[in-house]
Amino acid sequence: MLSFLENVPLFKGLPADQLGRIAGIGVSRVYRRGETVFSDGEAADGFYVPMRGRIKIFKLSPEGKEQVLHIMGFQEPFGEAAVFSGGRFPAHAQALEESLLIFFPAPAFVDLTRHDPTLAMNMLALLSRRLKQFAGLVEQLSLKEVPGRLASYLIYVSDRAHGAALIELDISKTLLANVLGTIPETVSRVLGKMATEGIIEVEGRRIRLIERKKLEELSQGASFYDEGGGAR
Amino acid sequence: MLSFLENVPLFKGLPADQLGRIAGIGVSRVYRRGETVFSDGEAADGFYVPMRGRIKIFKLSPEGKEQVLHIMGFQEPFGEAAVFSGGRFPAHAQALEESLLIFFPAPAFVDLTRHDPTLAMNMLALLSRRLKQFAGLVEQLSLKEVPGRLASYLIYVSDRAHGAALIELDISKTLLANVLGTIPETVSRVLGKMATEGIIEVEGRRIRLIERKKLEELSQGASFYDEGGGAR
DNA sequence: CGGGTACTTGACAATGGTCAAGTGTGGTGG
DNA sequence: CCACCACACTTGACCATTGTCAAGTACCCG
Repeated sequence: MLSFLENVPLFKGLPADQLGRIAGIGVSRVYRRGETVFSDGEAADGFYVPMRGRIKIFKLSPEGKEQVLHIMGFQEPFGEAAVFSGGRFPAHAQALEESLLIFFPAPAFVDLTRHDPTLAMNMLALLSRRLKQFAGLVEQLSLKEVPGRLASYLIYVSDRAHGAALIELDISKTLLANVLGTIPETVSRVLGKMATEGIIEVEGRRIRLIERKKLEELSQGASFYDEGGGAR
Repeated sequence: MLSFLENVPLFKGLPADQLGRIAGIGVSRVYRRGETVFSDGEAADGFYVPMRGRIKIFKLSPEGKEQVLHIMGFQEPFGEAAVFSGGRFPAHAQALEESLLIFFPAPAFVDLTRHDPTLAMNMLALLSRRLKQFAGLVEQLSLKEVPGRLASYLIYVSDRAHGAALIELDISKTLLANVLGTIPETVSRVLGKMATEGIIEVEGRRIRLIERKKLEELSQGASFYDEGGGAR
């Protein structure tokens, strides 16, 4: 576990003995595909860092509609906010696939943080970045229509692959719909329309970006999971 | 300024000498109604704490549509996220009225935070609470229709006034529309409809909640600026 | 007193959600 | 190893919510 933890950005720059203490309070847990990690409103007793697998963080409406806030993977902590503001998880977390998570109990971790300025600053940086991502998400959901959000997402995936024109979605289109704040039918239709217009080519989860320019116009500059904003 | 700072929640629990240092790096600035405090994407050189007045934090679409993320008032810091994740403000900030802000330059404040665990923990708590609020905002915008959001807002204002049935909006309906992710026309119509149905009475900015039960049904439990969530 | 803004109301349009039906596919258990 | 089932995906018809455009009134500030 130590060799994993020392590469987690949240723990960057920490001396070996401190990493040891962190490893000392961490507990690994395995979750099956579809298994719930925690639920909205549940008392928060700690947070998690994935070693393997991916976790969907989402809100649920009473009617069962779901809005994905984040998909957390390798080395991406989640549930930390609940640890420092005392109390309850603000959303649901569910494993998208078999996942191995390291769980850190809140009281012990808060204690370590209080006595380690580097760890505290790392955590402040993490929460701050997350806050910016949320501002970007709100922007997407409130100020853009579905084609714009979809275009943003495609560009985001392409950029993650160093700007490749041929991309492969790593989530189902149903899940993508819940990320974009819409439903599978609408995703299907919008992808179809873009394909008809020659902007993209779709073959299952494989999508080729033909006219990146047009996508960038639709996305209006704001990208999905990074800060968004930028002088405009 | 000291007597103001010592009551700011962010600075609670700090010893007098530390408060003195914080006061030492703080600079007061006055903003006129409508004046810009900072802009989306601008390099962040510090953050602000209002002593007087209110500041609107918002995102802007290229077409000029605006989504309000927060309205910050007395003792509510804003712009802190940019300080700890380095870089740029993720949204616009504009004074709603004549405001007096204390500005804290990023480098000096980060330095104080690094050497003061209590301040660091307070800041972690603040960012965490903010994160939960964002999760609530996303929930509102993505999972609820306008009547639901409006009902949430009315209940929020009422609760802030200790559950009073007669409330007074402290923002214009146009601004309220931008908080709710809609437009003034729609706010007008929905208020009208609720009044017709006998759920509320509207007289300018004064609104009487007649059937709180109905509003709570519409709002589906989630309230606006607090964590939302809760076991359901 | 004048001008700009806030607010309201109406007619209309469009985005996108609902419901329904049908196809394909992967995983599991017999 | 195969059959079946659940689920992902697609497409069509329909409709609800809400945004756009336009016009008119009221009101606040200078």
